[in-house]
Amino acid sequence: MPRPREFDATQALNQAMQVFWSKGYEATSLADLIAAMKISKSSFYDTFGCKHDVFLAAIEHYKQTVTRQIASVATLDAPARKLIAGLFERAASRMTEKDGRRGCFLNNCCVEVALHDPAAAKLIGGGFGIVEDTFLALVKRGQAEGDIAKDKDAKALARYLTSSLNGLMVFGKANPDKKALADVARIALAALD
Amino acid sequence: MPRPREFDATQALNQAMQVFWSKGYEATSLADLIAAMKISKSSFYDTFGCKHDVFLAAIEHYKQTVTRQIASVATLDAPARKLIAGLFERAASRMTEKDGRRGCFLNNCCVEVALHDPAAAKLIGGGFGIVEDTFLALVKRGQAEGDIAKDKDAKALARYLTSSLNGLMVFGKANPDKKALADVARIALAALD
DNA sequence: ACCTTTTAGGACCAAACGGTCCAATATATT
DNA sequence: AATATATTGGACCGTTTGGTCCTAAAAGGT
Repeated sequence: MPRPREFDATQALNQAMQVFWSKGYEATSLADLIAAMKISKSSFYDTFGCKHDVFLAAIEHYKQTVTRQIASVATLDAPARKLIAGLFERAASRMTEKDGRRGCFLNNCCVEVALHDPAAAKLIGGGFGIVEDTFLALVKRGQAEGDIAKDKDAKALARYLTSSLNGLMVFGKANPDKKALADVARIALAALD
Repeated sequence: MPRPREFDATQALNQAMQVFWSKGYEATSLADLIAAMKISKSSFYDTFGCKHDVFLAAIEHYKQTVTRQIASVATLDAPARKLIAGLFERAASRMTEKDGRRGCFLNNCCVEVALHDPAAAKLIGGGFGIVEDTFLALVKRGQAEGDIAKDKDAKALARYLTSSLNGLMVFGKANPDKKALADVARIALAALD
């Protein structure tokens, strides 16, 4: 039986991403994927290619959704420094929720496969780049608005914020404690003073 | 043929740890392990138990060597703030070296398995605890020595440093750039002012 | 009603997986 | 030299892995 005409490849890809996100690349089997995507094994290979292809597509999909969504925060009409703080606070609070504990998909992929999977590493690097660029735009705006120290190197700050956000999520996985994470976020943001 | 009497179980465990460290848990096969440990499959099961047992032992071994080694830094006779900076700088420079790019074993394990492997999660949490305690001792000493702001919560700072060090290593995996990592380390350490 | 296209299901594959078991053998003890 | 101990390599196990292929059938277009 053919796929119903309202079949949405993007949604299937999203489901695949969820599985990779929750279980990691190696721990995800084809059976897991086709179950989550609700397509047959044959359709899987016809439409999406092999497991690794789908993995790369999932990373790309993450960039096009979650990462871009973070990027869109930079366009909101609020003090840039508040927006940055909001990103950190939300990440911290997510790490104490059931579904949020898996952290950032890019972060997870980076740790698990970046060293042995050049194609994935390239996509991951690009994703981090988007986050860094978002922070860079926000930092510059914050400096113009007077909320962030103007004498500091905006690019270096953007890198620092990207790194800190990743650190927060790794730390949160080992230590899902609201207060501890709030402490970490607060101190990390103090770097903007 | 029996194992030569100078067989060192600790060294074999160390080899196993190296493999898990480089490849991750799921991507490491039994064949990988027995090759690295230079023992037969039978001896592997006789002496060490199953793959998962060895994994847990490898984490414990890491705690007893690398993590304790970091802890020993706290006892060195130098300004505490300098010692903290040294830890960050060494981590940053390691991420640009070939062998160093795999980062911190605890960090990697935390990201890959902590959510689905409670036994491992417990060991990993303990490992992070050692690092945090090390930083805590150093921060307190630094405050006494006058190099670290005394009005800041030492425990919160210790958490922050632990988190930042993890962030640095994830960031370094995606972005093994000496200058970028030096920037991140420098700004992270400014939190002590 | 017909035909083409698209999908599903499942048979099938070789290889690798983690793990068990045992006979053979090399050392250490006596 | 005989014996007990420790370790080996490899046969073997069932299961799962990622992946291919073919047939049957359901939907869409005509």
